[in-house]
Amino acid sequence: MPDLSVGDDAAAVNALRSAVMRLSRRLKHQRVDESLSPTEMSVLGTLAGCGTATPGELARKEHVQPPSMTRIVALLEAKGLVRLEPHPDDRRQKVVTQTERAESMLEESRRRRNVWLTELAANLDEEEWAALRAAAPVLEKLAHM
Amino acid sequence: MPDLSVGDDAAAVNALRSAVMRLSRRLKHQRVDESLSPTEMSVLGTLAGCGTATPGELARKEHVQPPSMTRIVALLEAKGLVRLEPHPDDRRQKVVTQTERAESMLEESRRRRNVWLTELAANLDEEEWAALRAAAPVLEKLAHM
DNA sequence: TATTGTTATACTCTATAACTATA
DNA sequence: TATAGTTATAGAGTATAACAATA
Repeated sequence: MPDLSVGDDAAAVNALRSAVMRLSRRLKHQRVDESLSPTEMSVLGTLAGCGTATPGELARKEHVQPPSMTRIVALLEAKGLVRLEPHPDDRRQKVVTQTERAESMLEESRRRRNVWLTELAANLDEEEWAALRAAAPVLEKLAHM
Repeated sequence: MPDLSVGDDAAAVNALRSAVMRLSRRLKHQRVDESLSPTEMSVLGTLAGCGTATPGELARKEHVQPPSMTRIVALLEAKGLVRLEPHPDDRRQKVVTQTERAESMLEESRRRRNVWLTELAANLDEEEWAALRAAAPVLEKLAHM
């Protein structure tokens, strides 16, 4: 448990928040796939991890309201990246599944990300990279708390 | 220099991007000051760091287009948090300065952030905190690259 | 009565294009 | 002619409220 009385932690959170907001704005523009918004991309990433999910589950995971997820899923379906099927047990719910097209798109996108990655690599040293790798899961955890 | 041939780095960037986007959405909601958007907050933070700046400088630092910064600065001025003065050398430019009110607001906000901080502290161990502290400046650097 | 998902609508933030004024 | 900032306008993404279907 960290020392709460220290102002340094508050300063660190402050810096972190500012950096995350600025970087998210940056990422929004540097998106590798022109046709997909960051959240759509994130939903596909989540689906790739957990296989299938209901719209409600996705909304909770992405910290988005249900109506927003309805729209996002509809857009992904229109692009042929997910399939919507009836839920086996509960007829209110639906099951969202990744299509094969989404998989190949994710792979292509991963390939293209390496270009951006190469540019970054020129400006970060190994220690900085290590810091990012170590922080990624913690940021993920924060996002879910 | 990191090893570019390793797919692990691509996976790390992937995870990082996803986490940053999700967390930014989270922060947008958990904002400590209801009346201030994340970017407005970030501008005040920047001003607190560099003293004064022109709208153009702020736009570049925040990765926002000039018209957007015009609006943001106008909102901050309406809230009495910044002052707009003519540039001493160039009559096209303006100088944005923090007001005393902004300073006390930032202090109050810092105080309130500690509440959120305390909640976080209960769920992160010291190692995780260290990871975040180490990553914050790197994220900041990425945002500026 | 509670829950899942949808529809309709409005809001916030940002961008682009066109304009004004200084340099 | 180029630059700093502004105005006007449009678009993307998300939220809230009200609703339908099912549990």
